[in-house]
Amino acid sequence: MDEESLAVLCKALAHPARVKLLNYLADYGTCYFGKLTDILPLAPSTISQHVTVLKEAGLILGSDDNTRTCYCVNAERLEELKEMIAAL
Amino acid sequence: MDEESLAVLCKALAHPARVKLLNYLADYGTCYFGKLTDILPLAPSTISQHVTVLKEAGLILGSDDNTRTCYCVNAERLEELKEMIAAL
DNA sequence: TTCTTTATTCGTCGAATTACGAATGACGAC
DNA sequence: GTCGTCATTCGTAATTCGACGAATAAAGAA
Repeated sequence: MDEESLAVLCKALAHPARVKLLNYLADYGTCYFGKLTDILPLAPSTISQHVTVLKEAGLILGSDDNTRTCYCVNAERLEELKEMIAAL
Repeated sequence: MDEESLAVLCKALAHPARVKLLNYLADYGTCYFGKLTDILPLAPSTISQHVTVLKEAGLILGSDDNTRTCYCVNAERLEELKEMIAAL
């Protein structure tokens, strides 16, 4: 068990806004950044920061679909988290 | 799904030292604070802080066994975490 | 009593987090 | 071309985190 990598993943989910973002993406599959700004009462720049945290942890993936950015859950990475937590 | 409570639990595990502490307690059942200071290269006061974070999140329980303090995992709370993560 | 051990709390410091608005860049619409 | 939209980055302020040593409290040993 690697404490460091579990800590990194947990840290990414250590804020309710990021839990909500991941949860939303898990439910709806994919969506544009603009949609994410609708589901949280935060400034776009703040949401962008939270999205970056999730991206850097590998929990979500972003693809530049022309002018808009399309985000989705990284299922494999999420599975890693689930397995590590289940193994506690 | 309550984003706030999952975020609180994840925040408690958002540091490798705390993951290690929880992991150790999960493996060994119970132990005194002094033993915890052996498994981490940190000052006792720092470890006490991390233990307090885990305690406040409800993930571990501490009972004052005479002069020494005995810690153990709060299995129900840990189960809550596992279920919330599995539901993502 | 005095000393030692055990665990915690306090004070402090630098680093990181979280929030925002402003500025920026990139693409379409007009 | 100019304007508006979309997403991000930058700069900044307030707060929190993480680490340590010092001080503290409580119990037992010398």
